[in-house]
Amino acid sequence: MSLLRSNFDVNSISALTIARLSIYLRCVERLAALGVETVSSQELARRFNLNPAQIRKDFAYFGEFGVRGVGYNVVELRSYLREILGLDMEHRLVIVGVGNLAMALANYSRFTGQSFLIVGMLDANPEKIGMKTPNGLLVEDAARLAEIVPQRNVEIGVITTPAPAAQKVCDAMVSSGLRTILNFAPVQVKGPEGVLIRSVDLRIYLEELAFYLTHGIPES
Amino acid sequence: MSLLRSNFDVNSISALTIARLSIYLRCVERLAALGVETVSSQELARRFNLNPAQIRKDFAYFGEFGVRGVGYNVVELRSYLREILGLDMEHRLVIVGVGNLAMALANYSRFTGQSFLIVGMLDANPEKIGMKTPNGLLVEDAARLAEIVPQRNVEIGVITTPAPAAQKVCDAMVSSGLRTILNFAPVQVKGPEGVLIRSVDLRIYLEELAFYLTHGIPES
DNA sequence: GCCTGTGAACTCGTTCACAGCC
DNA sequence: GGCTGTGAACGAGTTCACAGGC
Repeated sequence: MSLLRSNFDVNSISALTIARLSIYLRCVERLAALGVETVSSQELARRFNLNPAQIRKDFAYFGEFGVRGVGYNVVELRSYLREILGLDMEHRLVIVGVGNLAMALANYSRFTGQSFLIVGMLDANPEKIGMKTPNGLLVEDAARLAEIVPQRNVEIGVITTPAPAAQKVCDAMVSSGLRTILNFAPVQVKGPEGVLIRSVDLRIYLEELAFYLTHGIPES
Repeated sequence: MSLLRSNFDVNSISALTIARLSIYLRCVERLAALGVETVSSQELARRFNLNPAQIRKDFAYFGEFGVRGVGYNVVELRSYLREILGLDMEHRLVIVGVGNLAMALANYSRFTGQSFLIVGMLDANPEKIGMKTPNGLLVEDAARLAEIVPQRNVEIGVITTPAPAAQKVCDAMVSSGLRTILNFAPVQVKGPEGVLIRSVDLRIYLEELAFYLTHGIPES
């Protein structure tokens, strides 16, 4: 008998665990596509080089999904992971700052399955407003953010503006009611308590590589 | 007297420290642009919400950059950080998989200053080969990777192909001599010991946000 | 026998607190 | 007095190792 726990404490679960659940989901999706029916934490770890104990610990926060002596049912596990991650619902997002990165994300979103839907592409540049993006959305005026967010039930704001505009856009997102923001501008944007901001800073990745190029790559 | 240590052990320094050095550099660059001459770890921490003790500890791996009772000289610190991160040299990179994301990176690279230079945009699709990108590079055949890497002194490989092609491209990069790889395809690519692979997986970020949307945002 | 679920041990990373120096 | 540089204390995160159940 497997069981999904619903009364866990969000504060006691590390963001690292959540990130790994997303990785596990991807692995399990591949196994499902291969027709694998059952998988043990050991097998999962071996295939995707992860740690079996960590997999079990991560799962344990959310329930008991496995069968002792056997392992996990792949299809069942996939649906548990989706449910835990909130992927059984549709999440609507707006992108502010229509450049190449925004276009890349718009195309990329097909890969995210049914869970994420881009419902707005906004920009402050009058020359861009009114343009049609390849994914069939019209570029709208960024000034209309506060009106669009509640109207279209937007939950996630994505910042793809140049660095100088990022903090202002973030503030506008927060005051329009958004509580989860994904920032791609290469600055540390701040928001009030209760707002979750994740930044993806490509400079950090490149500079880390430059460091290891200069000083040598560490063992394993 | 300030002093840059050169004989530190790469294996004893966490990747988290390196990532923070990159953040510190950005902060210090902003202070330099503002004309600030001296900054203490406390002031740096306050402005960019960091931890002062952590800043000092991170610096301490690489030398003694500060003056007791005073703080750090901003311009000096900037140049130390650049040197530590290996940004005082040019690093050449090739991008394999010419889509919107590749275009975004090509434009973005202007922001990374003089340290990174894209010297090749490759793709396997015959329809794309020969096209000119907005940054003035010709799209070349991905099959020519092994020839291009040594010829143009490429150090970093960037994978922006769709997921199914990523592992093959990674293997080709490794056998062409690349030792540092930045992967944007939404799969976990593997390489042999001695090769550093960093993956930027947008799905993980989005799914993390979906989790917190569903279960509530943790207290600070 | 085999594998999960989990307390206990350990490792790694962060923060504290203060000696040493300007 | 103020701030750096750093050992020591603490806390978070990972891995071990085994009891419990198929």
